[in-house]
This record gives sequence, structure tokens and C-alpha cells, in this order.
Amino acid sequence: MKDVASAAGVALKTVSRVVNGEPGVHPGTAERVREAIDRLGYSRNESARVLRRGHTSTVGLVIEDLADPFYAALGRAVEDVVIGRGCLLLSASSSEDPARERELVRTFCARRVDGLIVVPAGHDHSYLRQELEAGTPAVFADRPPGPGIDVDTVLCDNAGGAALATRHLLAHGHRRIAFLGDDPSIFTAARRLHGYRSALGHLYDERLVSMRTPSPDGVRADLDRMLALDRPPTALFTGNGRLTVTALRALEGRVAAHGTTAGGTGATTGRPVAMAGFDDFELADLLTPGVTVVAQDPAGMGRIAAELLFRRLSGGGDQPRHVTLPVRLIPRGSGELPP
Amino acid sequence: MKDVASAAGVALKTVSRVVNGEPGVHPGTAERVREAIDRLGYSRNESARVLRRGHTSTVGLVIEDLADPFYAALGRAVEDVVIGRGCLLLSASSSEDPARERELVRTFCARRVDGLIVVPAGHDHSYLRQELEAGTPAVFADRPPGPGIDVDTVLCDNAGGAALATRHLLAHGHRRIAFLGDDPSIFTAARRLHGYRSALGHLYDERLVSMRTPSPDGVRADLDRMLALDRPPTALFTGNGRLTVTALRALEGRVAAHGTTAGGTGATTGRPVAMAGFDDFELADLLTPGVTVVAQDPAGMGRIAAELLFRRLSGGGDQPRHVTLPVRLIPRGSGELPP
DNA sequence: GGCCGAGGTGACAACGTTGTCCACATCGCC
DNA sequence: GGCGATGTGGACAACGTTGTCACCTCGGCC
Repeated sequence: MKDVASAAGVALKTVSRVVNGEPGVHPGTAERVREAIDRLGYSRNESARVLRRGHTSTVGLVIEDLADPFYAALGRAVEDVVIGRGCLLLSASSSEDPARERELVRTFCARRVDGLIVVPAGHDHSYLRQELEAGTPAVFADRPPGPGIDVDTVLCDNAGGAALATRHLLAHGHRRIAFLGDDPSIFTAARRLHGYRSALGHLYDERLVSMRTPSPDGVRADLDRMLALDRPPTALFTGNGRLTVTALRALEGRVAAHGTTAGGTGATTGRPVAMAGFDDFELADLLTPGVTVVAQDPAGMGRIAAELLFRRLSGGGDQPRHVTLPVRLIPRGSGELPP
Repeated sequence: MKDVASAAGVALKTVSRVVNGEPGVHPGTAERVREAIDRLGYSRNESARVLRRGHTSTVGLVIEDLADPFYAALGRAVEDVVIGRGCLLLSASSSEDPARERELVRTFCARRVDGLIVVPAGHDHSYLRQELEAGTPAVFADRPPGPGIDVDTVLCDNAGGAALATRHLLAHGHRRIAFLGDDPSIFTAARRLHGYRSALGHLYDERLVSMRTPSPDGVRADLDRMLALDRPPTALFTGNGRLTVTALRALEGRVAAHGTTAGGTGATTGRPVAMAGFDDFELADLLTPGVTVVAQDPAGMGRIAAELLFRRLSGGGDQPRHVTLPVRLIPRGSGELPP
């Protein structure tokens, strides 16, 4: 900038004014400055600007896994809002590790991000209090913050969605409905279990429930165990997209254990149980039969989280907002198999 | 930091030394300083540090679309390497728009990222020369830079992979093999077309080729046109993951137009043509029949790109490297349908 | 002619950190 | 006791920008 100033024969401050489009610069002078900028290939040093101005025009995003389709869609929506506001996005994956989540948040705060969007992995966010008081707002998405912390939050209707799927299976005659959920310490997993259980009422049977971190072997073992019961499940509800896909793969090629005659149509490509899953996923419609899902809107969740953040950044010192997004059932046939 | 210094009764510089773990501080003094830091909740201002030190410990990633599974996997791999080196990742999507790509690169450079990883949308990267000369290294992934710019690049064997898939279809008796590719101005699309064409030799028929930005309607129209030909294709090769999925959906429920008797097994769930696709995708194995693909390794591509970047950042002033990653054919049945 | 206001410009400090250099003890040694 | 080596601490400038304030010039007006 100093070089540009001397090249254009003006003072440092005048260059600054031109660069920032401030008024009160003679058009001729401004032109000379711009010409010098082009000639020297000058570009403003944002680091210095940040230091001086106090804010970074940067938002930090901590999600579970950038590569997971759900979070990727959420991240992309956040990015669009953030870029639209002239800011940039720092993103990082917590890999469902509370320590890493905390470390990332700390790092982002040291970089003085203007705000944070967090899909939390842990349940204790007291470490955030200091940052919040220091003026770095945070918005939680998909899962709420731990006790004692109250900030803007965007969730979906987990329990309602799970109940919706469960009732769909019930309506098609199923009475033995299994549930495969993620680790119950994860907020969404617990809420979905709750919705499933409350929709089932007295039909609930704990032998038909498994809550654990999804893995092909684990899912396979759970399904083996359940299907070997005296009264095996006739339907399966999976608690998130990854579990649905894992279960589909585990069920692939297996036939019903409870007496469907082999002469039925499509017995070899079918599944031994009816199915419904939480979260929509690509190609769910092209499987046979199509997989019925409870769809949420990850992009909407990301967009709203980002908008809440910017609302707060632009001065809203009001009460934290808690948004719950609706979900919708998309019937595709897998839930309508006869029991 | 000033506050910490006075709270601990030492000089500014001593606090700085403690924070940075520099030697030459009395253990007792260091302890007092650390205690003051904790008490005041001090955290170093990275902006000022960056200004002073000259580098940001930040890497910029420009990709086509954060939400696309291929680029999401690539991005996640980049993130892992970057975080592993103690840096942070700024990421943004170009949406296949050269102007936006350029703007994002410019913005990243203004923020003084230490390096860039770019999946380019455009073909003219002369704008990068200035940044490269200014000392901001860039690595290109998935697609090479435009003419006149030579930097580290990671590509996959596009032509070889396309030839592999085409030969696979040929080996199963197909002679009329259609190709659906992306806009030919995209490097990977052009290379894959080339591989397809060279594998086909004299069997090449331009009426069986369509190159355009994927859209459900466009793909449907192309397939309609091709299947209505006197000698329609008996096999289809799709040029990327998105096209494969779009084509699958367009073919859904359609039956062969060229005389397979309706009595065949699985006629209703099958497809009118054999298929192979470039890029693997989730659930390709669970469709009926499973979709044969040429798989590349997006995570490997991202990891290698990031490693090349760090190699250059840590002083490698050597010649730009050009890495070509192998691809592999995963036969799943869709390519083995009889012609 | 003197005064005033507006428009244009510039000097200077400050943002929070780190690198350089210097000052002051303390200690062991001749 | 003088002297250098070593260990510890501090003063100061610099990174590149922007906000504050003051300055200069010029035209219009009494």
C-alpha cells in the first residue's frame, strides 16, 4: 500500500480511501491510484485489516463429518449464506469426538471468527460460555447445546418423525417393528428412539431395539439376533441415513425367515422385512422396493442456522431462538410389505 | 496480553515467550504467567500473530460443489491433512463458474492463505501467475490448470478408465454402446470421451454420444432419441456419477425396445440397456442389477493434493509434479447383460 | 479583503503480536 | 575482586491497515 501510495504520488491514507471506496477523493486522484494498484498488482492485506477492524468476516463451522451427505448438504447451505454476506467459511469435522469439537471451537475462536455454527459431538459446552461472553455468537444445528448454555438452535422434529414412520409401519399391519438407532448418547438418536417408543405403546419390545454406533458387523449381528427370535420383527425402522444403508446392505439377498413361500414374485430381490428409515438418501427411490423414509431438510437447516447467526451478528441481542424444522414421510413401498 | 503481563507482574514479551513456549523463562515466572492467563481467559489473537509472522496457517480449497459426494470426500481428505499439519481450511464452492472460481481464489489470496487447492472450473488461470509469483503455491486436483500455468497437479486416469469400461461392455458382446458425458469443455468429460472413442474404434457412432451438463430432462431426451434409432444402443456408458444416477432414474421402469420377450426373468425391474458408469457411488451394489463402475479414489486425490501442497510449503522449490491416479473397474452385473 | 465552509489530502496513532537488541543479575573462574 | 558466560527480563520497532484529526486550498459571501 505504501508502494502504491508513492507510485501514485499520494499519501497512504488516500490509497486506503480508494481501496475502501470511501467518499471524498478527487476522481482524478482515485484514477491514478487505481492505475498504480493495477500496475503493481496490489491486493489489500486482509490480516492487517482484520487486526485493525476487529472482525474477520469469517464464520467457523464444526460438523460431524464433511463427507457425510447429510452434513455436506448442511455445510453447502451454510456456505452459500456466508458467502452471500461477503464472509468466508472455515470448516472442520469433529468426527463425533467431543474433545476434537472443543479443540476446533477453541481454534476458531483464537482466529477470531465472527461466529460459529456447531453440530455438537459432546454434551458439555460450558467451555463456550467464555467465548459467548467475549462476543462470539454460536448457533447449534441438528443437536442442542448441553445444559446451562442457551443459544440459537435449529433442530428437526426427531421424535415426531420417528413416530410418523412407526405409525406408517403400524398402519400397514406390522406389530413387530424393530428399531436400529445410533448411540443413544447422541441427541437425535435418543429423540428418535423416544418417538418410536411412544408410537408403539404397549407393542414396544426391548429385544427389538438396538442402539449403537453403526458398523456393518454390528448391524448384521443385531439383525441376525432379532430375526432369530421366536417372534421375529416383520418391519424395521432405521434411525439415520447411514444406518439405513448399512441395514439394506446387511439384508441384501436374505429371504424372509417366517414362511413366505419361495414362489412369490421378486422373492430374490426383496427383503425379509418391511422398512422405513430416518433421513432421505440418494437412490432410495431406485431400490426395489423403494425405501420409505422420513425426510428432513439438511440444506434448510444449514441455511436457517446461518441466517440466525447473521441476525445475531447484526445486532439482535434478543432471546435465543429455538427453531424446529418439520419432517415429512415419503412412502416408497418398502413400508407397505405385508407383515 | 498486556493485561496478562501486568496481572503477572512481568513484561509483555515474557508473556509472549510463555505463550509460544520459548526457552529462557524462569519456571516460576512461567507458572505465574500461565496462572494469569487462565484467570483472565486470555487467548492469543491469531490475526495479530498472522500479521506479524507473515503466514496464516490456513489453506484455501476451491471445489465445484461441497455437497457433491465426490468433492465432499475429496474435501474431507484435504481437511484431514490440513488439520494434521496444524492448519485450518477455508473452503468454497465454485459451482462450475469460472468467474466465481477466480473471485474465490482472489479472496483467499487477499486473506493470505498459505496455499491453495483448486478444482478449476475455468480454463484460463493466468490470473494465478501473480499469486504464484507472490509466493502462494497452488495445487490443482481433478483437472489441470489452463495453458501457461504449470503447478502440482493430481488427476485420475480418465481416458484409461473410460476405455476400461468401454472394453468391458465390448467384451460382453455389445457393439452399440452409447456415451452420456458432461459438457465437453470440462477436462474430465473430454478425456473420458476420448477414452471411450479410442476403445470403440470403428464402432464409434456419433449419434450415440451426448455431451452436456447433466439434467433429468436432458438425459431423458437423449436416451429417448438414442433408443428410438433404427439400431439403438444395447449398452450405455455414463461419464460421471451424477450422470449415472440421472440416467438410472431416466431408465427406471422402461423396458427394452429391441425385442426381449416379456417372459424373461426380472424384466420389470431390469433396464433396457446394459450399463457402466464412471465414478463409484453409494448403493451402486444394491441396485438390480448392480451398477458396474470405474471407481476413482476421491479421498486419495484430496490427500495427495494436500500433501503436494505441504511439500511445496516446506521448501520444495523443485519442478511441479503431475500425479495420475489409477482407476479400477468394479463389475457388478449391469455391464454383463446380453446385447 | 477577510471569513467561512466544503472538499480534498495527509500525518499519526493504534490494533496485538513477535523479533531484535540491550540491560541487569547471578555465578563460576582466574 | 574483576571478568566473561549464562540466564532472565524488558524496551522498542515493525507487520499493513484504518480511524481521528488537522491541514490546505478554493470559491462564495458579507
